[in-house]
Amino acid sequence: MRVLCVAEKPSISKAVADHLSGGSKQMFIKNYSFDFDFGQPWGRCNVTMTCVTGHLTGMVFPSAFNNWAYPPPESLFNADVLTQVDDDKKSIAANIESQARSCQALVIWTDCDREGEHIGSEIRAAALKGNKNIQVKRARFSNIERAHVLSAARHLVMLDERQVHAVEARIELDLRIGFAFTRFITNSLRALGGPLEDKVLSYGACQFPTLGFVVERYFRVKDFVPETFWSIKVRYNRKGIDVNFSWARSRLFDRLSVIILYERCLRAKIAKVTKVQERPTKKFKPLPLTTVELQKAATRMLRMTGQQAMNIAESLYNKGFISYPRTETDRFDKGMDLRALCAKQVQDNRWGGFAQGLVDGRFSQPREGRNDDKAHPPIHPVTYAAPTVLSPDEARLYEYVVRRFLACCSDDAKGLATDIEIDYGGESFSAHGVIVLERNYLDVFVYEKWNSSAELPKFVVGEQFQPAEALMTEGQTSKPNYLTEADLIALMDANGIGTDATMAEHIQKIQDRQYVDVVNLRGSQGDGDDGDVEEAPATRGGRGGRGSRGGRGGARGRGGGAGGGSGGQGKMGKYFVPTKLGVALILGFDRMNFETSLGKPFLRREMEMKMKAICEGRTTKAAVLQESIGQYRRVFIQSQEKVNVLKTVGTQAPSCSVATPISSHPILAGFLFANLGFPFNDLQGLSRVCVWLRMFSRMAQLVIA
DNA sequence: GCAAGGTC
Repeated sequence: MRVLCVAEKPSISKAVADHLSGGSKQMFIKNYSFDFDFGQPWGRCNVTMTCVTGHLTGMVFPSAFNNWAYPPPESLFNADVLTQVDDDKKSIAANIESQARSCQALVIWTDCDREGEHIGSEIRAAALKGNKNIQVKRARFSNIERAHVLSAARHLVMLDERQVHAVEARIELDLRIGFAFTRFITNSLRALGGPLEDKVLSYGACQFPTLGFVVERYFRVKDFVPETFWSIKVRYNRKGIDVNFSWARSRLFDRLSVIILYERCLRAKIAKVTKVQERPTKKFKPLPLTTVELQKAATRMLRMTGQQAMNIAESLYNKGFISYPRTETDRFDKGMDLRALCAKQVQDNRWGGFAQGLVDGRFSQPREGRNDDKAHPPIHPVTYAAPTVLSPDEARLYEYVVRRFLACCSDDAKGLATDIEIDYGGESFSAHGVIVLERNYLDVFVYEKWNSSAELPKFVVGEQFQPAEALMTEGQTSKPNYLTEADLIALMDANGIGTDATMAEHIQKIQDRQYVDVVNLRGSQGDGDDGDVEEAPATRGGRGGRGSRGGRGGARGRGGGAGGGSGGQGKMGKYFVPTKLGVALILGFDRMNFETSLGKPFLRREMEMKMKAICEGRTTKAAVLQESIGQYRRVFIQSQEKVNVLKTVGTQAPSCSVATPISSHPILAGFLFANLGFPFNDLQGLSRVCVWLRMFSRMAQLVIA
């Protein structure tokens, strides 16, 4: 019997062939050939192992729909669609087709995720073209350890049609919606004339929500109103050591209340120690590295963009230095020999000594995160790369991957935390101190800091003392920062916008389209810690509630420096700021569609839910397509009607009320012409501006205000 | 000239 095996990418094809063939394979251009015993019922077979490179096919509209104006864009919602092999994949499909002719069975070895299942169906279609009687099976595997691969080969399963259907639905919806709205907004803009005439304004289910995040933050910064708050600080000096106690209430936004409480403290004169506690504390080592975390780290510590980081990681992967860089998995498979991977790093003169320590017995099993994409392990170094064989950027990224990996295989950092609480005039104050006892992973993971705070003098519960001073301080909440790329990636990740492989592309896209600019600014606060869970954060001690980060989900904007609150000492960095065009697009769509807001991440989540429902058999592809296409078509028609009505008004009455309000608002007119570049003194142009003006009326309000 | 998803 002859069997054809097809993997999703060359690396998997090679790895599986390595294991199944026991090392004695003959290699052709892309097809490995060997014998393997699959067990019942096939027994020993002659195997050809090959691969595709991702999806084989793409979905397109018939060429009759190539014109952007006719048939009109809305016809794309129910136009025929064709699935065809991409031009650059023709030879790969032909290879599978011809191999299938001489095989009785096909085994699909694509990644075990939804897209992988769909790629499997594409492979099946190609094979059936060559041999319509070929048996089709799928190998279920989640890593390429030898035993696991052998077991997968002997326990073949069927393709999961539901997952295939779910992806087919996604592809079709993305195509119809993306093309229809892109043509619609581009055509509408073109009708206005002006310098944006030859530009494409694209709509995509991922790029728009990404833009939406940037715009939303922009308004949070812009609309921010600082609030004044007051706090109380207590200082005491014992044996030459200054101890600063911070208020348990942190701060209040009512001055009179604080004055009253402050006066009570002053009247009390004497403070009493209510609690003295020393306890062990830890700073947790990092989780195994995912793509999202790699990109966040690269943008934060290595001054790269997510896109650059991915390109560099791709190149390190192709040279065999690191594992597959597109993964959502943050837990290592139990069977992996991680010690052996540590041993490969011993020869380095920067972290070799640390690696040696791990090999010699300090190795500790990595923490396990909650994510497993069932397709790839966390990103880790697979072999040693001397700096001389890498470009400078490759070397920096490789160093991060290695240090992160060694940190994962090390022990948590350990310390001793001291908490002292006092009662002063009925108010509670506390001082915290940390002494780092064992640095462990921190010795190799130079990207994180954990330092001992100033040592606290000894206190005893019940003792009383008179504070050196008690101060009432005043401060102001400070603006949130604009989004950094790391923030944006985190938001996309949390909202399911894009995938590990595509997030950086969407971010690039909204820059290419000139929806956003990346500008160098000084943030109002420094970057926060790595955002990991940790007991007794070291950053708490003694700094009197300096600024909470404006970032994480739904941020309060409650940052700000207590006492003084200059807020100008954040570090320089790149921030995402929407262009006028980007703001106009998001506000325009928000205003036009009451039922469904295209700029919000909600729609993408909904699509994700629907795909899940298809996978679980709760609904079907046909039902999802019908429902979603209908929903988007309604939004489309609504938007179009609005634009059309306004257009008509504009052209029928070019010289009356339409133009006057604009010229009576010189600031507004100047703004529009300067920023969107509409012809200034052309009445016809002005009336056309009105179309957009009304559409983006909220933007107008902002300008007038 | 348009999307998002694989991967090179």
